[in-house]
Amino acid sequence: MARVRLADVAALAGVSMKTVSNVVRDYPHVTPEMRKRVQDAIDQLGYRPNLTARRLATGRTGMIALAVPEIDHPYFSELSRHVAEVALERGLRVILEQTLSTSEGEHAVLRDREAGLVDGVIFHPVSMTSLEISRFHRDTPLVLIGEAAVPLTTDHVMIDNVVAAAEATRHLLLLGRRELVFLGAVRGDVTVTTDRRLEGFQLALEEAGIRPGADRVLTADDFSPEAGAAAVHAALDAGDRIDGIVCRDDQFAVGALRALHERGVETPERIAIVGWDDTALSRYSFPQITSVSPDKRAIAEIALAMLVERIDGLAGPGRHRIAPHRLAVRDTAPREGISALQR
Amino acid sequence: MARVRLADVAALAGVSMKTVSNVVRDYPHVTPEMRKRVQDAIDQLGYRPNLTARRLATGRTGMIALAVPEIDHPYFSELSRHVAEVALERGLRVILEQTLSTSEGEHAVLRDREAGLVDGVIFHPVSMTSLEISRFHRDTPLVLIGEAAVPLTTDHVMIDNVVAAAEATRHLLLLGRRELVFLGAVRGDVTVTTDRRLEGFQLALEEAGIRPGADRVLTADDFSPEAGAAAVHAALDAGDRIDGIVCRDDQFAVGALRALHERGVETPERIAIVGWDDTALSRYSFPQITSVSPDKRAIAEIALAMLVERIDGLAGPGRHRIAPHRLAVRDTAPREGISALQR
DNA sequence: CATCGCATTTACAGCGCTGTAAGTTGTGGC
DNA sequence: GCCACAACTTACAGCGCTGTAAATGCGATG
Repeated sequence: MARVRLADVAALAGVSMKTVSNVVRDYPHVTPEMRKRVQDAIDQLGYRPNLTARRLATGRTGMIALAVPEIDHPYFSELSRHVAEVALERGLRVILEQTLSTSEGEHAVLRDREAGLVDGVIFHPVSMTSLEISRFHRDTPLVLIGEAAVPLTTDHVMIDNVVAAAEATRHLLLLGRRELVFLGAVRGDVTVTTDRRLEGFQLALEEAGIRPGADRVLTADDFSPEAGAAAVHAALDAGDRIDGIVCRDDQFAVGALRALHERGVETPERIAIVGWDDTALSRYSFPQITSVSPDKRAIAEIALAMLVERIDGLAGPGRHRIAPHRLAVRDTAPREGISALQR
Repeated sequence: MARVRLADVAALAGVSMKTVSNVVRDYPHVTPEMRKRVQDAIDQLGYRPNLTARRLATGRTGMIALAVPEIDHPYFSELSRHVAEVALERGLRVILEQTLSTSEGEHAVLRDREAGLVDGVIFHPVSMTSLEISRFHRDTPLVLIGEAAVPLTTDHVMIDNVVAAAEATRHLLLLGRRELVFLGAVRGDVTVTTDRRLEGFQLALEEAGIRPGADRVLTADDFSPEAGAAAVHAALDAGDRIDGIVCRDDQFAVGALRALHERGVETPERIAIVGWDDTALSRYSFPQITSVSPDKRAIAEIALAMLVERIDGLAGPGRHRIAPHRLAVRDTAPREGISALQR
């Protein structure tokens, strides 16, 4: 089946290819009757423009890549949805790239742009350093999200992790909790995300006159709920006094919840929990988990807006934007003060 | 930065463009020294082929679209991950399309949206009928997943929903449960997915000599856990005897679990639950939910394999493949018989 | 030593569309 | 009634790469 081409339409309508192109692209200076004549020919032939050819001619692909560690991680899948929707509004297509948090995967992402596959990239790096990114990046439109790498030369969006963590911690303090722990550090984790959140945790505690010791940070073997649960069990076994847990993400919150349930410790009565990311995990768990909620829509919108500006040729140093966040208050750390129980 | 082109490399290496092209594409009949000379020029210039131009010349885009209702639904995000990974193995890129289950979204996927953009589409329809799909599906290779629409003319993968539902039901019967209900039908839902699962549910019950009445099907207002929970509450309020619930998906299972917890009914001791899709929701809930587990990897592999064959020009009627499934046995319906309690 | 056959390399015409600059018309002013 | 000017439309050269067919080089053969 030979596809219908622009030239075929032009021949049928008895006009030049360029006029047909103008009609297709809604170029303003086309007389109504001409537009109708061409449109009729298009309809009659069922013509669809070949986007690949258009791209070669314009140099624009109309596509952006969204590169995340894992698409099926709830935070990233929810973010992807917003990016896809915002992109659609702007007439852009989204290519999905999974880096699996590997260095090779992340390098491959930046190379794609060089291949002219996409006009720009929204990238949530994990393992690449700022230096590596800025070296690769050069002048291809790129917007980073997350906290991992923040080269000064590159646009970047994130929420204020320190502030958000402090707010989450203060929320527990307001509930009367004093024996708080942070879950958790992860063995072998080199990213700064945990550091920022830990920083906010510490800040809020010190404000409240509490000087947290190293034993207030629970360490897990990996990022799974199981590892989180194990860390909580270990702390409880060691006799640590705990009445509130600030988790670095919802997976750990789920793990903490499970561990507490397994030991018959009520949540939030005995130990309150705050998660992070406000993903389906926290909304669908039982009890539902109070969670730091990054405004994913805003992140998507800001990232895309900056990316489009770069694609349109904006030069200059990297811009660093802070997206809003809030605390999604649910069962595991409700708003009304359920004060800590005496043991 | 003027991009380096094939011609630049050719000039530097002192060969023709085509030879450079052959090196880039790993064409076998190139002498080692020639390959080296060209490769050196490529490295020196930092040349990257322009994929758009390649596409225009070859007629292949090397991209496929994956069109699902919602990317952030756990089932689809997990499926997407597999599709992305399998596609990567085959050197294909994946474009993400969200239909949001709307008719317009679904039509757009098959129509001009993808004109010349992708080599093929993997599509999970919800609202389009078989007829509509077969009418639209013309020139772009297409593979359908899910149960919604199954035109005879189009390739298709799904799991055997009737068999899987019967197995899930039998699992509960083997646990000694007899008072089973199906959660649930959804008001206004026109898809056949629920029907197939309900069919398997009924089949297994009849095998066991139980003739299920209409009151054994709980109806929810929508697909949310909240609606599922409400349906369970309503049934319990109505005094229905229930010792096991087969859910049409994990969201309903989460809802059922929540409702039972709210009423202080133990799971699985008093009422056992089986979910469907084996998503993060069932793995991360507490207690963990036993769930029908479609082999998502297999679905991705089969769909992609069929799609690639179509892209390579295979003609002929639609092929219909059944992907494997299993029952992921977890806490809410364990393997060992915890027999139903007398009330 | 000239010739043949094979493997490798080259030249060049597109792939389908758009940007540019150069027409072609039609209108209004003087 | 003629000319300048605006408003449309056209012709054509690429965008960067690859497929095809033809040309080249080279060792082997008689």
